[in-house]
Order: sequence, then structure tokens, then C-alpha cells
Amino acid sequence: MKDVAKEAGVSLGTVSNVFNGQAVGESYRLKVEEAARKLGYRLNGSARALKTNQTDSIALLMPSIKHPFFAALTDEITDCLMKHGYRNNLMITNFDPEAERKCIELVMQHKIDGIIGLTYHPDLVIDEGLPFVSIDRHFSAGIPCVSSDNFGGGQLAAEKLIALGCRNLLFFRIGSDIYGEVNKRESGFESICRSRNIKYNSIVLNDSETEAPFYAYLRSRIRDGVSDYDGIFCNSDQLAVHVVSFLRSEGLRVPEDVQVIGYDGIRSFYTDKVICSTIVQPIRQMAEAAVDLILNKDLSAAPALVSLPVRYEPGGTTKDSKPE
Amino acid sequence: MKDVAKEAGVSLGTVSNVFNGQAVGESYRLKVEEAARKLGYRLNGSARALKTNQTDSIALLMPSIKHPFFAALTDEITDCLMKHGYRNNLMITNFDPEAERKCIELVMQHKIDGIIGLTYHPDLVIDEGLPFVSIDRHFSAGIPCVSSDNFGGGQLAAEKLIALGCRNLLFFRIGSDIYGEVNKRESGFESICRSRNIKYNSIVLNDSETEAPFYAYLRSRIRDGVSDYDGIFCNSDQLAVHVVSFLRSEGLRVPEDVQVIGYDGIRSFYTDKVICSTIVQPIRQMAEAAVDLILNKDLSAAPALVSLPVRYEPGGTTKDSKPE
DNA sequence: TTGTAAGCGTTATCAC
DNA sequence: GTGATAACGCTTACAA
Repeated sequence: MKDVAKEAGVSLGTVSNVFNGQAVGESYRLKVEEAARKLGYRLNGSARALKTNQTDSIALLMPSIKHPFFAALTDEITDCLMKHGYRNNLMITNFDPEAERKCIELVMQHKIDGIIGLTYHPDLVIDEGLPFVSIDRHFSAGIPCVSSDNFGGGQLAAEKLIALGCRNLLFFRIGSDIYGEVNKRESGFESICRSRNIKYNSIVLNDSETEAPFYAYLRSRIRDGVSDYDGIFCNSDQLAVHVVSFLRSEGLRVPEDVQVIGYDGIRSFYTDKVICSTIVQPIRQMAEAAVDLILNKDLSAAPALVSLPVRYEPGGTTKDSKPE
Repeated sequence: MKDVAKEAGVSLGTVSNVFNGQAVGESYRLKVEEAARKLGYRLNGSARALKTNQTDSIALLMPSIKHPFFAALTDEITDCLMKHGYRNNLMITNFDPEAERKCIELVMQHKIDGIIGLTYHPDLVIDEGLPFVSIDRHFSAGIPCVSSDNFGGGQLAAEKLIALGCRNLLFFRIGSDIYGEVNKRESGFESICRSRNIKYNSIVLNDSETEAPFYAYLRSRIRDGVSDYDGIFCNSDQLAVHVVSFLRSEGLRVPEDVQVIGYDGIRSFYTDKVICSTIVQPIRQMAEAAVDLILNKDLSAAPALVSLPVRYEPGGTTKDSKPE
């Protein structure tokens, strides 16, 4: 920068002003720009960061991005961030709370401006006003959470199944989402069943590694080739697809005998169709919401929860139109 | 840091040495560590970067991570990078050469230590010795490329199809991979066909948006319900799956009448099985190779091409054992 | 082995 | 509106 100043015959301050879009005499600006081009000069991010305490980068904590939902979310968040002139520091935690802690440590060391995180560490301490936006997990005051409208999604699933003729509903959940917003899917589902006076049941496997207990239960409720349940709402599309193939392997027809709805809205990457009837999460909107929140500094005044609307999409495992 | 020095009753240099793992008297080290803990001190990454010209971060340029292959690669690369103490600056370019240029600009501005890139800009200029490792694209001297063994993969596909009884082979490729290593899949495939004296044909759609021409061609080669071709090798799993469903919609049986092999080794995320018979790319090894290269500074002495071994996996679209 | 001091490339605060 | 100067927090000779 000193060289540019010399080359352009102006002072350091002026050069700085040019590069920061400050008001500068037009002739000076031109001279500086010319000199900068000639010298192939560009601002030094580290020096600027040191001075301003701003790195123009946000860390994104993800358990993994092999799952298509996480991948899509990461893709959109990165895209949003870049559109705002920010860089994305992607950190993969592999669902490991210890790794999450280490990531936070890194973030503070590098003075990264904020964190968007989908974490699995219940007691994760977010020190000293470090801007943090959580996805699908509700922490405490000052840490906004963005998620899909899980409660509404649960309701929607129940309403659909009932409208499609189901009278004996079942809810399935697996995974250690103990601290998640995700639990509300069940509540929403139940609330509709109750108010409509529809029989329902829930099976929740919190820390199970396997889905076997679901199948054992399901099998125990099949008599003479007929299932007690005619509608099943699953916590994820993945689970829904598994349940469907189990049912079929037991000789039941889907959707004729049993209808199944999943959650997420995962699309097959080669057909671009949903893989089952499902409640689809508004991924792009979630990304935008998270980025807006993290970039708008004033997290203390931010809503504790931003819950974005979901929609239902038939995918062949319910009696409404199936794709293909 | 000054505060820590004061608190510990030592000098600045000593504190710095402690944090950089330099030899320091044990009693001093303890005092410094104690003081640092008390003050909640941590090294300032920006200041350090300014001084050392090292940011401990690598940029990863990806066209998108919605595609499962890109997602898996990004996941593994990020993981490798973090294991080496580096951060990943993920940049999504959406296949846009202009965006790629901008990313490079960002990288230089922020003095990021290097780039791993899967790019679509044929003339991308990598200025001034900026460490760059390319994936699946061969640039020029000094820019190593890591890829799966595309030539070997093509050979393997041909060998398998022939071993499984095919006598009339076809190769399909789509996409604008004009500058890619990926073209070698075709060469490998052809080389085997020639040396085995097997009839084959290739259809390459370089800049087509749609697969329709493939289907038109395929249809023209079906007479009396029998296809001229009994074995097809596709450039990607995605294409392979599409071709399979086209063939079936035309009343042909796969794999009985026509056998199909894809490339990539994509797995269904809910069954974890490959989605067709395929040549699987060694994603983890590719990630490790790319990270090793970029971190080992001396790119001028690095191999121009690191080509990692692939393997074949049956997936139900060939006559060898099919899953499920 | 430890302390001192210069300097990395910016930005910001002043007088001018 | 422009130009000198201090300061940001660290590393690294070099001196003690």
C-alpha cells in the first residue's frame, strides 16, 4: 500500500480511502486505481482484520454433509454468505461434541465474525457474546434458532393422512435429537389426532442405533395380513423409505393398505423427485434466515426462534397422486 | 498477550514462545499457561497471519455440493484439512467461470494458503505461484491434478461388460467436461474394445442440456424389441440410471437384455447401496491426496497427475450379483 | 534461556 | 479533502 501511495504520488491515507469507498477526489482516485493495477496490488485481508476485528467470514458447523439435507443446507448457506460478501468457514464435526468445542475454539482464535451451527452438544457454551445462530436446536436467550415449522409440519402430516382416509395413526422417530426443535413434529402430529379424535400411537427411539424395534412393533401389529395402522408419519424421509420397504416385505401394500409420510423433502438426485410423500423443509429460506440473523449483529434483539413454513408434497407413498 | 506477559511476570517473547511450542523454561511455561487461562487469552489469528503470511486455511472451490459426489468429496476434504489443523474456506461457484475468478480474487486478498478446485473455467489463470491443486481437470505445469483413474475405469468397465457376455458395446457421455481428465474414461473403454476386437460405438454430448439425443439414438437401434447393443457404459451413475429407466420403458430388460455400467459409485443415502453397477471413485483417497499436495508446499516438484485406483461394484444393472 | 524492539499492512485520528 | 502518525497483536532477530 505504501508502494501504491508512492507510485500514485499520494499519501497512505488516501489510498486506504480509495479502497474503502470513502469520498476521495476523482483525480486522486484515478491515480490510485491506476497505480494499484500497475503494481497488481490488493488489500491485505489479515492486516485489515487485525485492525478492524472483522474477518468477513462466518463459520458453519455441520455434523456431516454427506446427508443430502445437510448438503443442500450447506450449499445454500454458503451461497447466501458469498452474496453478502462473506466467506464460509466450513467445519465438519462428525456429530462429535468434542469436535464442536474445538471448532468454537478455532473460531475465537481466528476472530471469525460469527457461527451458524447445527450441533449435537447439548451444553455447548457460547462464550462472550460470540454471535451464534443455531439450526434446529434451541439453546438459550440470545441464541436464535432457525428451523422449519416442525409443529406445523406434524400437524400437516396428520391432517393429510386423515384426509386421505386413515383412522389409525402411528408416529415414528429415531435419533438422538434430544435437544432439538425436531421434537415438535410429534407434538403437532398428536395435537391434530386429538382434536380430530383419531386414534394414534407414537414410538420414539431416542438413542437406538437401529430401527429394528420399529419393525418388531409393526410386525406385532399385523394380524392376518392386515396392519392395525393405516397411516404412519415418520420423523425423516430416510426412515419413511425404510418403513415402506419393510411393510412391503411383509406383504402389505403402500399406499393401498398403509400410507406413509416422511419429513425433509429429500429428492433423489437423479430423478429430482421426492423419495416418498413428505413434509418438505424450506431449505433456501432457512439458509437466508440464518445468514440474515448472523449478519445483522444485534442478536440480543433477534427472535428466539424463526420457524419457517413447510409444505406437503405427495411422493407415491400416500393415496394422492404419486410421481412416476 | 501483553497482559498475559504482565500477569505471568515474564516478557512478551516468552509468552509467544510458549504458544508456539518453543523451548521455554518449565516454570515459565506454567506461569504463562496459568496467566493465559486466568485471562481467557487466546492467540489472535489475524495478527499472526499478518506477521507470518500464513492463514492456516485452504479454499475449496466447488461448483455445487448438492450432487452427492461433490458433497462427499467436500466432506472428506474438509475433514482431512481439519485433521491437519487447517480450516476450509468453502466457495460455491455454481459452475460459473466468472464466480471462479472472483473466488480466486478473494483468496488472494485474504492470503489464503492455497486452493483445491474443481473448476469449469478453462482459462482460469492461477497467478503468481498461488498453490493450486485441481480435481479432475488438467491445467498446466505446476498445477497438479488429482482424479480417479479414469482411463483404468473405462478399461475396467469394458472388461466387465465383455466378461459378462456383451458383444456390442456403447459409450455415453454428457456434460461440458471439455477440459477434464474425465474424457479418458472413453479412451480406456475404447482401448479394451479394440484390443479384444469387440464392436463398440460412442455417443458424446458435449454441451447438450438434455439426454434426449441418447434416447433417440438408442430407440433407432432397437429392432423388433431387440437392442443392437447389449452393453452400455455411461459417464456417470446419474446417466446410467436414466438410461436404465429409458430402456425399461422401451420394454427391454436390464440386465437380461442390456447391461449398464455407470461411473462414480454414488450410493443411495437411505439404503447405502450403489444405484447401479458402477466404477467407484476412491473419494477419501482423492481428498487425502489433494490435501497432502496442497499442504506440502513444493508443488513445482509434485506430480502433474495423481490418478487413484478405482474399483468395480455390481449394482443390479449387470448380470453379476445384484443387491437387494 | 529470556527480554527488547522493530515491523508486518492496515485503519483512524488528527492537524492542515 | 488530504497527509503524517499511532496503534492493532503478533513474530523474530538480536542483545543480554
